Amino acid sequence: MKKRDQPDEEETVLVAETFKLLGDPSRLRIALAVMDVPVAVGVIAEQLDLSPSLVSHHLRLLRAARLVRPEREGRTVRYFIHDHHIEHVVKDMLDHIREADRS
Amino acid sequence: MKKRDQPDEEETVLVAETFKLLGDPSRLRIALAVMDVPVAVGVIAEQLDLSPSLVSHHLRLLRAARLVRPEREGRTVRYFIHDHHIEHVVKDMLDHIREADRS
DNA sequence: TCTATATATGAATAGGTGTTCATATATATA
DNA sequence: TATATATATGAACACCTATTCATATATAGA
Repeated sequence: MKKRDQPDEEETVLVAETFKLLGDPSRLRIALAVMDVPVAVGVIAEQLDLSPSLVSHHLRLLRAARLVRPEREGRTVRYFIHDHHIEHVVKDMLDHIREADRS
Repeated sequence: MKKRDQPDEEETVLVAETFKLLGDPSRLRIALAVMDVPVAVGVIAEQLDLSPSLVSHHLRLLRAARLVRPEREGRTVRYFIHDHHIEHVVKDMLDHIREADRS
């Protein structure tokens, strides 16, 4: 990354905060769960074996960072990934950890 | 991200752990500082106004996750970014937080 | 060897955070 | 209205972690 592309102080803090959100296994699983298609809170909770309360807490943080978006239909609220940057971020990181040591 | 590309349990935890490393502002700054060119521990500490001890602690974690690599020359040890995946991860995340709300 | 410099490491701690539980809000149906 | 279901939220707490400080190790030069 060239110097001119480097984030300033404010951006650095923002980027770190967003990384931190994906740094929790439960939240990362939630983000992964809504990557293809909108999924209701309760369904996420069932799929990941987490309490709806916990899922809701995490979704609030993910939503605040614009990592996911809600769409309401009646009583159910479905969340889905906010944009493709997030998909790329996760995919790149997955590539990294999958890469064997070629030192 | 298609289902077949999704990480399994073990990979998910690994990915989360690596995100967590970049989720700390100090560590993210360190990673950014060594992105273009190898930089000595003491120089990183000066540039970022952190104690050499703290930088060393963080570098140990980053090194363990293969986010950075050391190269020793005499008494000084220079660290540089391990591979390009990390650059992409950071760049994608930067693109995300720079994106204005187009909801 | 002794000294100086660069980096690394272990312990201790203050502050942060994921989770649970209880409760509240929102929507739908009767 | 009253009841049921789906989410959301606030408080409390146990656990974790970034930082500091003291100390150790490694290399270079005298």
